[in-house]
Amino acid sequence: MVTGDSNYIKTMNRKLVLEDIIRSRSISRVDISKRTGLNKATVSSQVNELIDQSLVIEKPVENYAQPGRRPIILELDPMSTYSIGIDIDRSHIRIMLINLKGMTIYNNIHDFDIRHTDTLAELLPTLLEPVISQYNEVYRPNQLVGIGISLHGIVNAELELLYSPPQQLDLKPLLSELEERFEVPVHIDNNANMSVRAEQSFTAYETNLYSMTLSSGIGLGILLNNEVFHGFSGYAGEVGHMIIKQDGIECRCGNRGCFERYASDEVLTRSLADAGISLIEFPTYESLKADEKAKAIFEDYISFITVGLNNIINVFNPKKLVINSTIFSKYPELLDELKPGLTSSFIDYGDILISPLGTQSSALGAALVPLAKFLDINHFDLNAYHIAH
Amino acid sequence: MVTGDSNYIKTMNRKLVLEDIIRSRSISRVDISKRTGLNKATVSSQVNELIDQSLVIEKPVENYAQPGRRPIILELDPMSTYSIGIDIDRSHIRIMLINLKGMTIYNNIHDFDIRHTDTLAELLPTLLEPVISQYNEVYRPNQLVGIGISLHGIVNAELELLYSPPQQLDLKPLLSELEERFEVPVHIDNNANMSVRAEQSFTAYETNLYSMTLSSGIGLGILLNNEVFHGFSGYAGEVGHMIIKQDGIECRCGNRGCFERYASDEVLTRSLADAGISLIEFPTYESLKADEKAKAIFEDYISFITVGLNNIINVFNPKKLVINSTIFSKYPELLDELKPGLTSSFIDYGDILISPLGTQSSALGAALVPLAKFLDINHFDLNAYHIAH
DNA sequence: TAATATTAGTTTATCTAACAAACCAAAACG
DNA sequence: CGTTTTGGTTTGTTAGATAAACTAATATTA
Repeated sequence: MVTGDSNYIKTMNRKLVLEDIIRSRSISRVDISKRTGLNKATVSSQVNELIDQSLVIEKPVENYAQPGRRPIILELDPMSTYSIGIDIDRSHIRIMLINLKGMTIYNNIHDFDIRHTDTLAELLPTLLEPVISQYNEVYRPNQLVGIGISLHGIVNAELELLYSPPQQLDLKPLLSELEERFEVPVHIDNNANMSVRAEQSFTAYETNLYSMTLSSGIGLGILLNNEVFHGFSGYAGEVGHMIIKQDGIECRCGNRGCFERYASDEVLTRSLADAGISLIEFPTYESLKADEKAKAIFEDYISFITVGLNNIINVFNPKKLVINSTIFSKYPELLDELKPGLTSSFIDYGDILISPLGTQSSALGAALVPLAKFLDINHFDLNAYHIAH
Repeated sequence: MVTGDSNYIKTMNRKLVLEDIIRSRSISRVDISKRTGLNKATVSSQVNELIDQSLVIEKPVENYAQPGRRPIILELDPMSTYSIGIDIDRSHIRIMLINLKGMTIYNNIHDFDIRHTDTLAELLPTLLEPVISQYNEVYRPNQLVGIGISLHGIVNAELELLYSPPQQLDLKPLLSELEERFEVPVHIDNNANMSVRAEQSFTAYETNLYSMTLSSGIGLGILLNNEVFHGFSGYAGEVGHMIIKQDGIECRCGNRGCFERYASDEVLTRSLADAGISLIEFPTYESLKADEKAKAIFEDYISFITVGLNNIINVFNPKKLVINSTIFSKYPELLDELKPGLTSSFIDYGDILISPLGTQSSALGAALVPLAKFLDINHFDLNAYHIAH
């Protein structure tokens, strides 16, 4: 059992200090003391350890008009370490590298067929090897802190991937292959769960945050108390299989009327194709609404999305919820169409946002996991950096 | 901001010790040390403070066959304090008193009409006065630690009760009246939220637990990390207004197809009445199934409950979920009828239980809140006591 | 320009609570 | 009746936070 001793409070206060430096981007020792409530001496000793560990660097401040000794500005050292995030969707593998400040330093896509998932333990090292050896030279030698992998499917408690039940894949060989080859920890999770971490860090910092990903299926990443909520065996947030229409359309999961049979991008794309419509014809939402057939299809789509969102909001009463969808990114006006449907007297929410991260969110989130583990922090508020770059 | 210092670890370890004494029912200092990992000396000093505070008493152990000095058994002192829980439903007020060990020492029901909710600030003190003065004599003087009140409706962030929107009631006068009169803290929450606390303490101890209450409406009490999850403004868990049938029956909330329009006890009772059936005729589930009309109504009911449960399980992937319903208590076989419908390949759960606490759960949960606050502990595992009594 | 005010950060002494190890207490056993 | 065994206390040490005193550095001002 975790007990309280001097070591515990040391670690706890280290987290407070480091998290505050990350959140503030640039901050002096005294300001950390004021903001956290920790004594100046405590902050100093913690900061000096962080500097010894090469995580934080000191910078002189210029153009400082106040009287008194000038503060020494503290920042994360972006050249100290980097992390890798990999997103494997049904047709691509995206590999991203980010530095300690969360800035993307490499971002590349490879073609891949999801049906060959069992070849990943061979393929991934080949793709990673040149990238890692290149960046290990730029950064201090061997400063890769870990690899995060985002997978489209449920990662259950036994580390099996259920990508299209009953198909399943044992992920342990992939993990050990990568861990042995690159001598770093490898973390694996579902894409919706990886995404919500990225949304917290880059889009909207909230202790509790929800991110609904609409792609082939529909997943909800749930962040509670700065931690991804997995449920007891990894199945939490599979909202694509929430029933919104009893006795509705049959679904591969065995039930009828599942949310994703009505509101996934796949279903929308098929409806449009059946009507002989391609979205390339409609650069704006206005142009789309001018087309009667397209308008009707989108009205249906919105009505289904609204039902699903209503249910999610009903359960979680979210302060903020992020929608990650190529359709919503293309036509942000959809959000305004949808909101009037979310006015039941038993639901309430703060704000619904469209993700600015798009298809990169799950790889970004995957890259954040090893960084957070390495720094030993709970939350990772990089919004300040993101705005700046 | 909460920082780590000596006071913090003291409180933290106090919680560990006290929680372990509660969970174990009877335990020696050495065993606490072994189970928590705390040093023997630390446990001794913490325990001695708990004894000074009259929360814990020492008992000699008898019939101890081992060699060596006999352990001193530590237990909660049931005569040290008591707590009051009040449940206000649409037609009754239940008042319960429990002692430090969670044992019920008073349990009474008064008639009450929900339409007179605004008179509560006058009525409740009159009902409580004689009970409190009686028990203050039995216990050490003035050892009431607080009052918890369970209300059927949403308690929002502004401490307003939304019992049948748009009807709402400002709860602040009720709170201050009771706090001034009895000089103890008063805690207010929704009945589903109060219930899930009771289920954790008495039915099934889990760090994350879910309790679905089927009465006039349908509510889900959500316990995450030993804390009731309220969402950002108190609306979390209002699953009665989850849409399970798009364009379904109209609901008072403004939407159509809400779960509670199909699966609440109220709806079931009406369907039965319309068919000229009374459940008194059917003492057993077998007898009910022999009646064609009743059987058909219950098959419908089960199918709706299954859809709602499917969605809840889908989102939370619960280890344990408790159903609190008079119908399920009367016909526990309903659970077996329902489970085959919860087999989608995207959901998984540990166990679904029928609450043994019945209509007392929300008052019990309400009484637990002041106790937990008073003892300053996070969880309250009284299952051991409950089995014993 | 030198004294003063002001702010940043460090040093020093103190304190709290956990811990390890030595110790005392009390029982069974042979 | 000593030995063994286990429960619980006492003692000395340690880590880390804190308050307060101190040093450092810079703008202001007389």
